[in-house]
Amino acid sequence: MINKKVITRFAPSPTGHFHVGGIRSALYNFLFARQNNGTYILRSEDTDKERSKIEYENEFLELFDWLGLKHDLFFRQSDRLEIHQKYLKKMMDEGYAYLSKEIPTEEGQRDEVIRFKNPNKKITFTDLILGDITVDTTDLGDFVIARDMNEPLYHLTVVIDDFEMGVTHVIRGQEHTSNTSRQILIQEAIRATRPLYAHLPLILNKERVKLSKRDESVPSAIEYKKRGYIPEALLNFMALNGWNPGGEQEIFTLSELIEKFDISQIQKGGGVFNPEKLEWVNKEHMKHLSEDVRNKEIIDRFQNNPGINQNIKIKDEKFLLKLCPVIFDHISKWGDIDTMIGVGELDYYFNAPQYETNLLYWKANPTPEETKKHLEFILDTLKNTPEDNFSNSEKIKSLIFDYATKNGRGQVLWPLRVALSGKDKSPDPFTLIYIMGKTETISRIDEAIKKLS
RNA sequence: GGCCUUAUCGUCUAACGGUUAGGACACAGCCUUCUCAAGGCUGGAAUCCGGGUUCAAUUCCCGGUAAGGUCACCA
Repeated sequence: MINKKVITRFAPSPTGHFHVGGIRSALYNFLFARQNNGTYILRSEDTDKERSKIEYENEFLELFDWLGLKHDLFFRQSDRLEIHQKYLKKMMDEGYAYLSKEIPTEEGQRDEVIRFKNPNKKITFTDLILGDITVDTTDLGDFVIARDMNEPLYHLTVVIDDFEMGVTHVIRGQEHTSNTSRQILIQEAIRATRPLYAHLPLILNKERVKLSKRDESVPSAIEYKKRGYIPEALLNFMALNGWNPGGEQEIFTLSELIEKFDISQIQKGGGVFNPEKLEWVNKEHMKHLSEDVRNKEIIDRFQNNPGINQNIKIKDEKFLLKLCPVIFDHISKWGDIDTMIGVGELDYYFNAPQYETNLLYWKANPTPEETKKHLEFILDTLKNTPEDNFSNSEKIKSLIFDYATKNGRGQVLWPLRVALSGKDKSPDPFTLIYIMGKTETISRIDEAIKKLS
C-alpha cells in the first residue's frame, strides 16, 4: 500500500517545558517510521525568536534520549532561513504572497508584514484517523506567513520543511486539524506534494482540557525521568492513550509496540491522562527487571541522593542488599525511594527508632508484664542463637513462630515488630531481624524491655 | 460567536449489525496475615438523548445535547 519510503517527523517548539502529551506524538511518529523501515525526523521549530530557548531544546533532546526514541535526522528551523527565504521570495514574485501595510495594535508589531494571498477556496483533505474534512478557507483571510524576509512564521516553515524533507506522513495532535487547510493552501502555492495526515486525539487533564506546557496539573515530561519511571513503561502507558491493538494485553515492550502499532486503530476522541494507571504500568515493567538490575537501581537511589541522606547513615552495600527486596515491594517507581527517605519512613533501618511505649501493646490490650515476658523470651532465644542463623528470615521465623502460635501471634509478634521498627506499619519482624542482624536486633529488643520496666 | 471534531463503567479501552456489552486502572469486600506491601478471589459500575434504516442497532443515517479544538505579527 505504501510505495514511497515512509518519512515521519516530530516537530516540537522549544518555547517551554516539554509536556507528557508530546511523548505520545513523538512515539507514534517513531513507531510508524520504524515499522515501515522509514525515517524518523526530529525538528526543532524555533522560529519564534523571543520565546525559543536552547535549554528547552536540550530538555526534549535529553528526554528522547532517555526514552530511547532515537531520531534518524535532526533539524533546527533557524538553521534553514535561506531555504525559507528562497520559497518566500518566489511566492512574492508569483503573487502568492505580498507585503502588507499594517496598523500595529499590539506592542512589538510591525507596520509591514508578509501575508499569504488567500485564493478563498474550499479545501478537502483525508485524515487517516478522522476521515474527510472540508474547510472553506475564505474564513481564514490573508493570514500572515512572515514578519519580514528574515522572520518567516510557523505555517510557512512547516510546509517548506515537510516538503523539503520529503515527509510522507504528518502525525500530530488534533489541535492542528484546523491549521491543515492553511498549510495545504501554501503547499499548493509552492507546488509541494501533500503528505498524508493523521490527527491524534488530544490528551486531556482531569478537567478534560488539552494538556499544555503551562498546565500545572500534570508534571512536565522530564519530571518523569527525575522521578525514576522506567522509560519503556512511560512509552507503554502513553501509547495506550488513544490507541489499542485490540486484545487484552496491557504491557508492551517498545518492539512489541513497533510491531503492533496501527494508525487505523487510533481513537478519535480525546483521553484523560490517568496517573494511577501509569503507576501500575510502571510497576509491571519493574517486575520484569532482573534482581540485579532492581538492586542496583535501589542502591543507587540510597547512595546518590543529594540532600536527603544527612539524617541516615548509609550502611555498607551488604546491608542495603538485604533491604532491597523489601523496598522493591513497596514502590512503583524508583523515585518513591527518595520520597520514603525524605519523610523519614525508612529511618528505623539505619537508626534505633523512637516510639511511644503504648505502641508496644497489641490491640488485645495485654499487660506490660505479658508484653515484656514475650520480648524477654525472644531476647533469650536470639541471644543463644549463633550469628549464622541470622542469614535467613525463614530460620529466624522457625525460632520464634511456635512460641508465637502458642501464646498468640499478635501478642508476641506485634511488640517484637514495634521494638524493631517503632512503627505501626512495617515488614514482618523476621524480615526486620534478618535485615538488622543479631547485634542490632538484640539491642532494640533490650531497649523495648527497658521501656516496659 | 464562526468553523472543525468527538461521545461505551469514575478513567483508559474491546466490540467494526446478532455478545449475559469483554479487559485494565481505581474503588469495595473477602482470603492470606502480628501491621503494611505484595498476591489470590469476588463485587458494584457504561453504550448522552430523540428520531429513523433494519428481522435485529453500542455499531449505519438525521436532529438535539454536552464536551473539546481552532479562529495571533505562537507553534
